[in-house]
Amino acid sequence: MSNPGKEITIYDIAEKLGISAATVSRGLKDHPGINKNTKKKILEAAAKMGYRSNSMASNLRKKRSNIIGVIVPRLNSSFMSDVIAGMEKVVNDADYTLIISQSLETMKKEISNAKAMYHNRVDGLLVSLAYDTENIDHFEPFISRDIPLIFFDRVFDDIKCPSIVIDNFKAAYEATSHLIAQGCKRIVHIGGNPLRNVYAQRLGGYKQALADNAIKFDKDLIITNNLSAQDGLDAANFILSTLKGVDGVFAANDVSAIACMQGLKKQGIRVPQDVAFAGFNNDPSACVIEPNLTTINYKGFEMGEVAANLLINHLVNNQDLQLTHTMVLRHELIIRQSSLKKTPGIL
Amino acid sequence: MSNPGKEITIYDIAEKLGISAATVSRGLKDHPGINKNTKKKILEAAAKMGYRSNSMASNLRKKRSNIIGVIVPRLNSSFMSDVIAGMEKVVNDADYTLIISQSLETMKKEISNAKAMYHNRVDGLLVSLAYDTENIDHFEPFISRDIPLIFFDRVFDDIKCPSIVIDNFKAAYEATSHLIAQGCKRIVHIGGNPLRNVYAQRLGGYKQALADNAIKFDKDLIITNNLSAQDGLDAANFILSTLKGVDGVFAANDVSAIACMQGLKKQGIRVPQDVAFAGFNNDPSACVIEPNLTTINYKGFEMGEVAANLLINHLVNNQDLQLTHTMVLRHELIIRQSSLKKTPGIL
DNA sequence: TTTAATTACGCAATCGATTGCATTATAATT
DNA sequence: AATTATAATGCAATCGATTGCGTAATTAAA
Repeated sequence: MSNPGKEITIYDIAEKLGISAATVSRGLKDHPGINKNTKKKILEAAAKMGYRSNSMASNLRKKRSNIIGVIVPRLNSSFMSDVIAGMEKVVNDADYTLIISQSLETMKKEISNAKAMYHNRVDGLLVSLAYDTENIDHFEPFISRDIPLIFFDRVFDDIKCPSIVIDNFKAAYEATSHLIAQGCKRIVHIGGNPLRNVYAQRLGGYKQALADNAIKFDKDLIITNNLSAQDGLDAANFILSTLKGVDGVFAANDVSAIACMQGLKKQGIRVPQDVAFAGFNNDPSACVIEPNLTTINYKGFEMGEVAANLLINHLVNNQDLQLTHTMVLRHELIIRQSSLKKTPGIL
Repeated sequence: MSNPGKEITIYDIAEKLGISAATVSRGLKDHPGINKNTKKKILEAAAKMGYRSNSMASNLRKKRSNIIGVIVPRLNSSFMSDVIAGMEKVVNDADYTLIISQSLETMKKEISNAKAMYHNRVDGLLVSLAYDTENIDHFEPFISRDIPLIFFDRVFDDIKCPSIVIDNFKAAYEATSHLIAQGCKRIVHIGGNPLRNVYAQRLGGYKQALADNAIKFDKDLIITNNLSAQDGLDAANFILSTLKGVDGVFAANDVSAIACMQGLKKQGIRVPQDVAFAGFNNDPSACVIEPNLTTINYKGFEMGEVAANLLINHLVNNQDLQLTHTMVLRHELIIRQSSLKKTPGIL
């Protein structure tokens, strides 16, 4: 703390203590072969002199960056924010650093993000794919160099890369079954790009629920788009203008579900009496829209923790990644007013 | 691309080309004193051999990390996501890297984040303060070492640290004036911790609007809390049980405004006829609640860009930071149904 | 007391890029 | 042709921490 201009190094500490820099280095990291007293002296001197280790020097020598990269489509959801918080916790505890970037849902930016991560020499990468990412060639440099790459939520099926997901199929199955149990017979599904596992599987769960309830699948009831608010509104107009007898909507996210619901309501459709709704994600808005939206909830913090833990364990304890190919986390169907045709509920 | 295990260094390139590493280093960064042909050869060889520069070695030598730290309360808003996107753009273009962490609204975590940033040797820091941060002692190491520190949105007034903000006073003044113009005479203000500039100024703008319209300030109408959904609901109950004649609510964020509105509506209060509402932030939910919420909108992307640009210019062009103490960005009042007592609107 | 084992520490090379200064090659000038 | 600029490149130290190997000092075993 004395001279503000000068950075303290292990050599300064060594000199002050009359020992070698090697001993200081070892003492600082609690090396077993260093005397306890010496260690204490080193730690004290370091603290008093305001020493901070130089990670660049250390990383250069160790040939590791101690940095973990994260690429996500967007940060602007409580889900993603929770994911990041979960990752931060694990990563910080292991003395790693997180660098985060957003692909803003485009493959192009995802590619440039990946390139930046590569040149920043991240020790590992945690990725949730953009909406329109068609292949993972841009991650090839990581794979070929054995830089661990783990996908979460929006995953890509690759032998070398573990995935952390929820059971989207089952969740969609549950949501759809719930709508059916409420009496829906013609259920529209608003889905996203089937390139993304999450949307393909949600569509799959929807289909299976229909099949298990002897409802014939009608491909005209499948609306595929970008799941934006505008898309939800368009879906509402499409339902009104073109489709007949629709009595339920299961959307692959809440944003589109809510916009669609708003669109229908504006045209005098009653929810849930005329059309019941279920969404996906449990956005804050799900509790704002009237009636409140039935949706699928899943824990981002946990997903972030699990993904980061898997990576850290591999990096620190050299744990094999190939053993775990897919980890499936819990989800829950939250039933709210938007789907309750039969039981009005007490709220 | 040949030997996947071996990293290519400038020495490898130098050897292959029969020149010195110094020349390669200079050629790679377009040093003026290197022959064009040599440069081209170096660039080609680098590309062919799959060279990537080692930032740790470079940074060690240059005594800079090329990393910029960002500490925000939370990432889970479209505002913050935009801010980050704006920062990313500027920072990436300048070949810097962003490391982001969330304080989760607590000073405790903010302190530990700051410590981590300090030990990661960030070249500069962009900070939006946590809800309960009482002082900025934890940033003292940065200030005393002349590591540039810039606050945005939730700022702290310090001589050494520039701030990027919006005119919260004026925005609140506009929102409140609008409510008054709509006929409100007893307007509740739901505000946040006055420690934070944003909340103190929003309260100030509210007061000024009252004063300018000859409405006596009534401190009983000020509800101060954490602006959470629960707080909004509590505020609704407080308004119903304790206050009399309330005909308007101006909340310092949308979350509390929406929750409060929901609480009142559930008790049969009509919005905006009985009580008009205005919020702050323009959350997505503002367009979901019925009636849609009048609120203040401001551009996060721009704020991120401005903050990052200020920092980068200081770092790269050695531009003086002390010259700019505060930069004020634009905001806008978005008028929606929740406040329109007089003009029902066409929507 | 001598030898072997154990403990504590230092030496010096290494990681890869950068850069002040020196040197050589080439071009321009007288 | 000799001299002086100018351009292009190389030398070698440096940034700060790490670590394999060697050495000295202390303790235990023989």
